[in-house]
Amino acid sequence: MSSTTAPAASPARRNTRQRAAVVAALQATEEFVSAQDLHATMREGGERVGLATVYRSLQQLSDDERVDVRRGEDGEALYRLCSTGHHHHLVCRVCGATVEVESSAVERWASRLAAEHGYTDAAHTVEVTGTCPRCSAHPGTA
Amino acid sequence: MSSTTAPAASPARRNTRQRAAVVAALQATEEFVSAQDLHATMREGGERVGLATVYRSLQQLSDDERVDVRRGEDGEALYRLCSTGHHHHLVCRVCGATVEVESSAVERWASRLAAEHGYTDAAHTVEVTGTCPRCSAHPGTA
DNA sequence: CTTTGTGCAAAGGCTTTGCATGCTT
DNA sequence: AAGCATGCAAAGCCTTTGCACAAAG
Repeated sequence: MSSTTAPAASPARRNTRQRAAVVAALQATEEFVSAQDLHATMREGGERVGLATVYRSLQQLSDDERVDVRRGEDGEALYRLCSTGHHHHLVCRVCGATVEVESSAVERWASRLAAEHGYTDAAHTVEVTGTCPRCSAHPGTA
Repeated sequence: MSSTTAPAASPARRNTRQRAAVVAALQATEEFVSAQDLHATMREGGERVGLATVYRSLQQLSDDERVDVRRGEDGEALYRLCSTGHHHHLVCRVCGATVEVESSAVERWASRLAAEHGYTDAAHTVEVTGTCPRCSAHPGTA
């Protein structure tokens, strides 16, 4: 992670049971997960994988732009397989439920804003948080 | 987060040389700084302050909504004094220069979006990144 | 005087890394 | 066979916390 939009040069990635398992576990999850949670889940599911390997796999997937990475409030890294296309999230601050959102309006706003200030290669991060219907209906019932 | 949220109840905060120094150090900085950097800078400037105190002060300032907090790529917390009002940032991905931005359009979009999905107490985070004019003009000259 | 703030150092949580071994190619 | 990938454990970082002492109100 450093300069412009990663050229994504994936040099010789090998096929291993573990990496496949990581991807499988990610596919089984709809929401963002932390590396630790993913690892725990995999183990509970009977997978024999080391935590370090999970981290290394996620790192690579990230380098290859196959997963979205975002940071939780506490700075913890959260991962999720990239769905196709660009989108943002509406996240419930109580239970973490996320809704994917697309909005060409925001896209346009962002690039226009960047352009107005002379910024090039604009990219953006948008996250809307709130309390989802279920959580505001049943306070305390996570 | 800062829209509708945060009651910001600051219970009896005392005036100490250290906290004043933290605020002063923040005022002397225009960009976002990490707690560690801020601490280092203060020490170099002759201030006698403990790292823990810097963290605690920033924590309080954050609770009182007097500083903006954002997470760097690596999850490190970065702080900067709030300018008044709600705003977002246009950040140069090369040199880190930030431009504060206000846009009622985005505000409205966010709350409408949340409402449409039944989410309440909506708040949002928006960050646009790009390469600033200076950096795209002088590549390599940070 | 009572309560909050400070310092230091230890502890905690997430993530990365060194090294020997195992598996993919 | 040659080399990346894996596991485990140790180390690294940022941040928080326990405790005794100093300072604020």
